[in-house]
Amino acid sequence: MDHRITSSTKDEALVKKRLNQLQKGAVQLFKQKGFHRATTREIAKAAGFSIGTLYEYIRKKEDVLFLVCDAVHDEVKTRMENVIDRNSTSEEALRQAVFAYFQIMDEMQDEVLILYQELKALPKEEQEYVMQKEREMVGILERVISNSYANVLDEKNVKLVANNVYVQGQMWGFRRWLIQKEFTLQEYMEMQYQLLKSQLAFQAT
Amino acid sequence: MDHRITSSTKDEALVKKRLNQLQKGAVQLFKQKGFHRATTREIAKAAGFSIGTLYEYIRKKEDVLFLVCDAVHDEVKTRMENVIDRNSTSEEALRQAVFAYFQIMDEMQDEVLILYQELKALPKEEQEYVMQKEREMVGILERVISNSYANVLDEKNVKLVANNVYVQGQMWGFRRWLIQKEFTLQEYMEMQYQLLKSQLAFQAT
Amino acid sequence: MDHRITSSTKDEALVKKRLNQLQKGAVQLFKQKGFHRATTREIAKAAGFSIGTLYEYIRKKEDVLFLVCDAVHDEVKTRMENVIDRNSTSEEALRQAVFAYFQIMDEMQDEVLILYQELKALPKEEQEYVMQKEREMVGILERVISNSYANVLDEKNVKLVANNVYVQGQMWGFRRWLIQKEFTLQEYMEMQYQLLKSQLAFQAT
Amino acid sequence: MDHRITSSTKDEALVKKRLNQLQKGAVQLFKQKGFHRATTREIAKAAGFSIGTLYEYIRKKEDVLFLVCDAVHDEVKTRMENVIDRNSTSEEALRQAVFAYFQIMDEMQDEVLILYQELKALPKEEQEYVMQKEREMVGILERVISNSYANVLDEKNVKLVANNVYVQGQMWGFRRWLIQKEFTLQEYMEMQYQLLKSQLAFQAT
DNA sequence: CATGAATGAGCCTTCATTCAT
DNA sequence: AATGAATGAAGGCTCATTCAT
Repeated sequence: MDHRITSSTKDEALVKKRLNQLQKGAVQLFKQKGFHRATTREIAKAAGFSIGTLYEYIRKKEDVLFLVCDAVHDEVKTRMENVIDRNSTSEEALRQAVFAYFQIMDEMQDEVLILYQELKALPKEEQEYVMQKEREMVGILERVISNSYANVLDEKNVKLVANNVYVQGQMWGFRRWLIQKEFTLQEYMEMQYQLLKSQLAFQAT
Repeated sequence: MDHRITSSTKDEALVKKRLNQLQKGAVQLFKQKGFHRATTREIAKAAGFSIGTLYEYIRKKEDVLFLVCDAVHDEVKTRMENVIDRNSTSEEALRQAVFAYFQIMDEMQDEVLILYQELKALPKEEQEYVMQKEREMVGILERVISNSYANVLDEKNVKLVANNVYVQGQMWGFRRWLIQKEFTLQEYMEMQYQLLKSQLAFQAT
Repeated sequence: MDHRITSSTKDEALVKKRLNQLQKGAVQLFKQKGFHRATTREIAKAAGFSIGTLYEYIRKKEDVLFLVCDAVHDEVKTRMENVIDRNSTSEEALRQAVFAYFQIMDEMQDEVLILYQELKALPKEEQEYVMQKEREMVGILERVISNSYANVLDEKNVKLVANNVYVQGQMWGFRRWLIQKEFTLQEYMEMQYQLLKSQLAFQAT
Repeated sequence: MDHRITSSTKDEALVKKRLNQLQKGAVQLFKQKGFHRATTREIAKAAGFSIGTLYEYIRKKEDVLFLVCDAVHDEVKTRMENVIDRNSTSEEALRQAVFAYFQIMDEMQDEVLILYQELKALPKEEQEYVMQKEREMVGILERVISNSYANVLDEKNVKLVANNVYVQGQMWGFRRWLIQKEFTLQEYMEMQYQLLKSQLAFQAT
């Protein structure tokens, strides 16, 4: 699943299976207690095997966090790519992408929360790696926006707007205690999209 | 400084002074290591006194975090209120407020980072308290926006826009590894403000 | 050994063995320093394992004390029951029981001392449990006395006499600094028994 | 109050007053929490002055315990001596003394409990001192018994009986959870006295 | 004399990690 | 490959004692 985690095991298929169990279990656990409060014993249990076995597949507790972060990003990215029509330049394509993104962020609230709050618990190098994944995600949004409004916005503005949208998606889950008390998901998506359009429309004038 | 932290000591002035030392030291420390990795002994040292003395002024390690969160909010709020002209309804007032806010967020990047990442380490009740402070902060922005564009935006849109601006301010520091590589603060402020205006302008049409 | 102490470990045999080591070591240690002055590290060492291992078998330091109290009572009780002839109603049976009891108290002086002095260090619930065991012990003596002199003493007197004997046995160890300087064990046993008999004899007249 | 506790203070009257406050407060406190669980701060507070002042009159926490033990013994002794008619040799005198002793033990249950349970917390030397006081107390009982039944019991028997009575008195409070559930004080006194008399009477035959 | 703020040694407990089976 | 018992470093917190005011 990732070269960064070296296990002594060789059987590729098994390793994959175990790491998958691990990541699945860990996400559930981290949702409840966060990374710091979860013990390695609990992680092993959540994954369905023993401490001893856990350490056959990871070297440090942090590796589990990395695994989770990585998996979350991968899932978000995969889902986004399935939805986006790269060739379309229509406004409708933008709408679709943005709504899809918000939808995904809604469904993966807890996972995103983990990612946000525990990132700094990773070693520098792995933080870099995760950040890179974030950049890619923003990049996807940039492309969509740019495809739809290429002639309206300069590159820098696209970057900023994409970043704003990206953050707005995350905040839906991250600041749920505030936002989700004021808006339904439908409202939030719709209104943010209208604001987005108004930005683009205005610049076009 | 806050009634939640009961110290056994009585001398109000001294308590204030010590809690201030503590908060100042803790912010510096948490910037480097985060709350979890910082030991109580390190916190005490950073504050300039011994463990024993530390526990004369707090009851649990978490109290230090709370102290920091509280102080950060207070400072942001105070600064904002000094800058905002509550009576003015001009567009210029909005610009001033937004720029001031971004400026403050820039100066207090590290503090805000701590606040964001460690909030969930607080006990539920104190999380509530901190969230309430966030709501107040957003409320300030709401008022400014609403004052300037009362007739343009409905209440709900004001809420959303205010929240967006608030988050954008925090993200300047929180996602610095991305944003600050693409924009200078001036650019960021200016561009975000232009986007904001375009939203408002468009709605007005 | 006791359901009250839940260890995370599963292997029953090992748990039994470890708890036994623990109890044995703890008694030796508590004899020297008492419960309060003994550190958990010292307890672990005395038991022959590390701190970490200690806490695989107990949850709180108090648990060790409880373990010891429980074991002491169990041993005293078992020994007594092995000696007592439940069917005999002869005076000889009483003599045998009383002497056996004093003998046991002599051999287990230190353990009894611990039990006496540290009982109140236990949480209320466990104090209750230990007290119940004491009641049972006194109950055994009651039965022996009552068997031998049923027609002589009313129930209440039996209770009182049994309690007196019980306490006299404990005091042999507990007040050794006084009693053992004045009497040999043989003397003490013999004389106390004579006094006991005289009480019973007199009531019978 | 006692030469063992050296205070830097000179004013004899004040010292006496302070030590008295201290002892009075400490007894109340120890009754509730025991010696170990009581902090020096709490002791100072209970005595009505500050920590700093506390340490003007004692050198170690243990000194407070010693003070208390000493005071308890003194009070018991004084009370006993007020009651006992040293010259009387009648049986009535014995009855009076024993009843008085039980009565005192009833009234001073908590104090005696402290004394019993915390003795071993004292340094060896002071333990000795307290034990000496116990010996004196037993001595008083010996004398009373011996006065009444001099010609009946040999010296050793008197010692034993006196010790038994002494212990029975303490146990009224110490094992209250058992004894006081079965007997009223009146019953206990009366019955123990009857048993005592039966011992003496029997020996006399 | 009295005060109480400051100190830091030391305690209990947790938990990531290892390793023999 | 899997297990889980064992380990001990490290952390949070308490509290007896001191000392400057």
